[in-house]
Amino acid sequence: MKTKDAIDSLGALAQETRLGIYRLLVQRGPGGLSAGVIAEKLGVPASSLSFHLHHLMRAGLIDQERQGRQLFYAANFDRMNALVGYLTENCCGGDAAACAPHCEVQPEGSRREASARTRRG
Amino acid sequence: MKTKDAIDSLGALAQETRLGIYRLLVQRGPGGLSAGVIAEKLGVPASSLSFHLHHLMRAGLIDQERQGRQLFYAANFDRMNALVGYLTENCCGGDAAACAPHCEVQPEGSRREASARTRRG
DNA sequence: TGGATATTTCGACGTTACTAGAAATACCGC
DNA sequence: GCGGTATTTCTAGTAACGTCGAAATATCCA
Repeated sequence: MKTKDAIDSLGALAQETRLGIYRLLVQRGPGGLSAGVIAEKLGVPASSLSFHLHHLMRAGLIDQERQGRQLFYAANFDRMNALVGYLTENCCGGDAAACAPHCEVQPEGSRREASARTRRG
Repeated sequence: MKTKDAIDSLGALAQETRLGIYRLLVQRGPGGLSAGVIAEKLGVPASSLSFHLHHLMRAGLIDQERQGRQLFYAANFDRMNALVGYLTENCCGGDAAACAPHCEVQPEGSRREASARTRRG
């Protein structure tokens, strides 16, 4: 992920309504939710919601799919994956463990379980 | 980390200059850099830089320390840690592995510092 | 084709963010 | 205290963002 993409994704999530939308869609999983249901669940006017959905989509964080006269939106996990990857790689001194103590990174290939040695000073 | 804190941190990083500052400070490590050096390295006017440093500090992403007549700024790794934790927990379906396949999550309950089971209905 | 439903686009408004020069503040050495 | 250096705060202008009603578009069903 390029820096510009990271900024787009970060900016898209850095807003209460949009983060709420995204979290809702993550909870929901791959099936997604229609715009109407999202609007109802979050109590956001349709036009405002549309604005934010567009923003999230432009950032690549959610995908759109039409089903009849409804538009379903679903979280794009790959994109979030890439964002978290960018942050751990570029904003944690190149050492993912520094910012992700709940897991351990292996050079490549071998994947072992973490054993509580991931502690920053 | 609370949602509001996450939004503050995300917003702080969602800006080219600020992300540049933060990355620079991460590279530099705990020693940090003075405002003057940051300004020079990034080619940002002092007043603009101060604006962004303040923003990053308010978000808790960097810390300030005076040394003589210079102010040193250093990345707060704990905060980035918490942010990445928030994202993996709240934006990856509660399953960190879903968005961080490059690492492995501990099987069960060995680590439960933040709100590890944010599963609201 | 026409009416109903779901959603977006348009338009206008107020709010917040970014930029950067100028002035003010904090600190040091003398 | 005074000059010099490092940085912030003030200020003002411009741009971007967020909100939401009204109008437009897309789809379904009869």
